[in-house]
Amino acid sequence: MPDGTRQRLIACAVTVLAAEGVDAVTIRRVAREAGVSHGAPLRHFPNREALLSAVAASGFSRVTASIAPSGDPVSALVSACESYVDFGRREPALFALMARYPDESLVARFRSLVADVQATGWRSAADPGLLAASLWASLNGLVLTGSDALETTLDVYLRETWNPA
Amino acid sequence: MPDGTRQRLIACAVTVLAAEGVDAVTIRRVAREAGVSHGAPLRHFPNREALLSAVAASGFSRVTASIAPSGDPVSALVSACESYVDFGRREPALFALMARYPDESLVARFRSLVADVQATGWRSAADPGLLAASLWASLNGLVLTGSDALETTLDVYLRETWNPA
DNA sequence: CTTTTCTGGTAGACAGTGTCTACAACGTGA
DNA sequence: TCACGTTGTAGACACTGTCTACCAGAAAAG
Repeated sequence: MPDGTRQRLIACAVTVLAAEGVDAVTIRRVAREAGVSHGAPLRHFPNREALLSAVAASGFSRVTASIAPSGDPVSALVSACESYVDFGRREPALFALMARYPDESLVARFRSLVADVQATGWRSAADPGLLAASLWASLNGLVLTGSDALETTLDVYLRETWNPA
Repeated sequence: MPDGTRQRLIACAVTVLAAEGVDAVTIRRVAREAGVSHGAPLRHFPNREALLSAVAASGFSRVTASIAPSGDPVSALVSACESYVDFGRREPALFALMARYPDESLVARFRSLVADVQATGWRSAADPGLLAASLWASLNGLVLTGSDALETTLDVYLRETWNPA
């Protein structure tokens, strides 16, 4: 770890974000939390947006690590969806921030999972990119709209959309 | 209209929101735009949140007015979805703000549209509330994730989910 | 070993913000 | 006439993002 302060700033930002929401994640607040002067964070992030973006990126790496491989393509896709939504349920503020700074590689991962399902002879022959975009949007919408019965609603969505009738 | 200033403040806020994003919608900026002193808006809104909430409410009333009745339940639902998504495509910043201050009556409207479709002998017998929640989340997600092929993706979603295979 | 340069930290300043308070103008009902 | 509630203003305070000048120490060049 060649740069401990930067990591510490991100960690403090994540803590503040989870506890008090994104509006509380200010440069000066994070600096105070990390025990450095109010100008120190600007040595590591050119502005507040960059700090928030780094926080979002740290969230994406956690999510990416949490989606486990699975043999059957359909159950792999379903399990990835559940992991993603479950992460959002546990860290709603971080999730909302991540939605503002999308991670293209995670989207690509879902796209390939969708393609795998289609390759097994799926009922729909729609463009896999569009199908994946629709899935991605639905997953994000489920978490962002803060449904109270999140898991059940996800279940309904997956059953209605991704299982043969 | 017994309170012209309040309406004018909201209108200015909507303009600034569309032009420069939600971060530019500050109390003082809106006051300047409306030609009143920096403290005047606080006579009409107890704080910035209340101002933003009023802006969101004005957006919801526009959306509600824009969804037209239609004879056939399925086409009524599809057309409502298209109106909602189209509004979001044209006013993304306002749409994102509205997502932060949900309007329960519009959700109820969609719920009733879904129930109407189910009443005509729909393939799915899932709980209409959950089905509507899933639809609502997907529509919001489609706009909020800023898909570049928004209309096409909506089309794919509607075809895959709301039409018999 | 000396000197220069780069990195990462500090402190101060400035404009802009939300929100509070004191104050003033003004229409309305007693 | 007068008291009062409504709506506006102006000033203040704490806080923010960001810029600048400064400074210490490591590293690199001589």
